[in-house]
Amino acid sequence: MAKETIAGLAQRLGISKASVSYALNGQPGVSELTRRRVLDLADELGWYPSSSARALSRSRAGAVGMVLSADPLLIGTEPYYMGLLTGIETALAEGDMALMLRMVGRDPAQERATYERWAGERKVDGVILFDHRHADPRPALLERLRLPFVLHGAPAPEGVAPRSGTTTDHALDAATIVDHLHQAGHRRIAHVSGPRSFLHEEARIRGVQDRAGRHGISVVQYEADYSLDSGRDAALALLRGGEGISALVFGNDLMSMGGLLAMRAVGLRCPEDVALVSWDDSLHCELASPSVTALARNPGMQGRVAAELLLGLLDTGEVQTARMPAGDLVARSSTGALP
Amino acid sequence: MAKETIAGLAQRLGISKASVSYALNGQPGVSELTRRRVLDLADELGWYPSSSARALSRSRAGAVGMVLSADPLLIGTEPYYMGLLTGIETALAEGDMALMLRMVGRDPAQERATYERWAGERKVDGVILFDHRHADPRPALLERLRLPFVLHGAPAPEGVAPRSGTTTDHALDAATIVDHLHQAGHRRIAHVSGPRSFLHEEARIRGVQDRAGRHGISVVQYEADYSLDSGRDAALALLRGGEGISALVFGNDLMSMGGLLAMRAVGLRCPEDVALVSWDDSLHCELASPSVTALARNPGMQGRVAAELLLGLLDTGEVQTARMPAGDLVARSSTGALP
DNA sequence: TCCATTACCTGAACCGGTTCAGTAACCCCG
DNA sequence: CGGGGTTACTGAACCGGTTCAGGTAATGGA
Repeated sequence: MAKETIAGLAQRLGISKASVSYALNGQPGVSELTRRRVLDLADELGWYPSSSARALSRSRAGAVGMVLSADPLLIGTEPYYMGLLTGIETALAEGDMALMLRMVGRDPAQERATYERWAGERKVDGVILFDHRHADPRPALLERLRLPFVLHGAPAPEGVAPRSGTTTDHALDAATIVDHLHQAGHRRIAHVSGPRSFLHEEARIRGVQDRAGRHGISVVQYEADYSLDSGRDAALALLRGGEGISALVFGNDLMSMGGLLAMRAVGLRCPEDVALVSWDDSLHCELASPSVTALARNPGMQGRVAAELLLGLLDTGEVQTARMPAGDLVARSSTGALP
Repeated sequence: MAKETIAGLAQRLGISKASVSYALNGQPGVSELTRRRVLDLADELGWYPSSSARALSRSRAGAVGMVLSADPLLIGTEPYYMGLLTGIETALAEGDMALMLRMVGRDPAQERATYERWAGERKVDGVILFDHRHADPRPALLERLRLPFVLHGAPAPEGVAPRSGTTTDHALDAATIVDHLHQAGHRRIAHVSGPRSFLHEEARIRGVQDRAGRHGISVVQYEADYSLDSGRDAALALLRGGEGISALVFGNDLMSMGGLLAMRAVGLRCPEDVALVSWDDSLHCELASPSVTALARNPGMQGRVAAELLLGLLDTGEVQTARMPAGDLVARSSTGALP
């Protein structure tokens, strides 16, 4: 079983390399009979065309890259990423694209270096970006490098050249959460967000502020960093402040868990003393006691859509955006929704 | 900035392609001066050699593949995988190898097809395997495909041709857990394992049995499937059985959480009525109430070692095995270790 | 002084596909 | 029956690197 090549197949069948290639790729130029013979032989031999040879002659890598640039610790514990990844990979596989994964720390230079290398080596055909920041250097970098990309989960851009990507209506999600708290009778709440440098956090903050204002609810904004500890610290600061806050909204599930720990530490009961909502659902929310009311966002589906947008962009060059459906509020004990 | 090639560089410098190639790859055959000029120019242009061209002529893909074949749901919630992945990726990146990720369901045919394709297309130079099963078809398949691989986390094989991989002394870990429960005074315990088709579960079961026997502790073995629900069902069955079990050992953190839910459901307190140990640490164990005593295994480091073994295998063809350090028992409330 | 090394460099073949331009055979139709 | 069009196929160039087999020129030893 010496490694076969397309020349080998051609020789066995007594036809030219070109015909084999056409037959394999479903292109015109060969008769149905020849095509069948080629496909059957390839099948019989268990032969696949060399991906690097193909990549070289097609000038297409057949792979999509993704850089995870969060803290390793956060990546491993944040179920949202894994869900996203699963969705992305599934969609890519269906489009016959491989997923190349790279993990770097919070160091932007490394992420930048990775893109430069990927582009220079033509190792990936495109990349998926998320956690869009204010004045994010990545889109400009990628455009300079001519590396196609989609932007996942950013708020809909205003007055900017359109880019491929998924957009989320964070104001709508904010309204869902605030309305839920309003119905439960809360008049003063705190919103513990992730870093404000993220566009989506900015949008969420505005959304919460707006909706709360409409209900006559006052909001204390607090900036944290998505980690468990930062959530705990935030809760401690807010609840000790004696500001009469009766509900906390956390930007992700980890911080929500931190919030629960803080409440336990200072002897406040949930939901009786302070209610809690997580802006991301996960097993943590389900398992915590009390279980935590959360906005479920279906990361798997979002990843799938993002990947499909990228495939479309690579295939046809068509720039499109997809609006993600609104999150579903899963009411649990932490807002008194369940006994 | 039309895309540069090695021929372009050569022309600019007035030398041959061959010289440029030698200079770039640190090979003899060029003077130091020429080498510097080449490297400087490449740097200045931000040029990198095309990975597919390189892969084609070197017959080496420059990538390592990994198939995650668990339930999507389980993958996303099982922190062990993510930790492993992070470690693997980090080590691979240091060795200038890319990580190709593929997620398939529990369908073995898909995993098999992925390997066949990867091997045929020469898309990856090697793969990392884990969750070794009894009569696992994968090693034989990969050997037939001539695709190098390392086996992660299996028990040390007996009387089999040695293969590259990491081995874990599950008996030792079992002893750590059983000893801990023995010290706490338990005389009758249950061990809820993952599927027995996994070699490591078999080894764990034997390990628990042996060590318990030495202490005069009796063990009820129960086979589950790593899912939250299966953990819950196991606990319900075992605790309702009225067999006088005073401690439960679960094969992973998810099942442990299921166990806690079950105890809550039937009104048993932990650790007063039944103690609990998880054979895998994670944030879940830390956050649960009560917090769960767990055997921490440092998946990140394990992934790193596995990847390094594979790099060594690809580089020098050297088959080696690395024994993983014993797990650390993190004592928490679920065994009464903390107030 | 002369021959054998050695250091540096080059042309060309090669890796395994894709694709273009060209050819031969065939078909249809006026 | 002849000419335009289609179909099936082929040889060769090409993608962008690596590597081998030489070819000079400089160095060193006898």
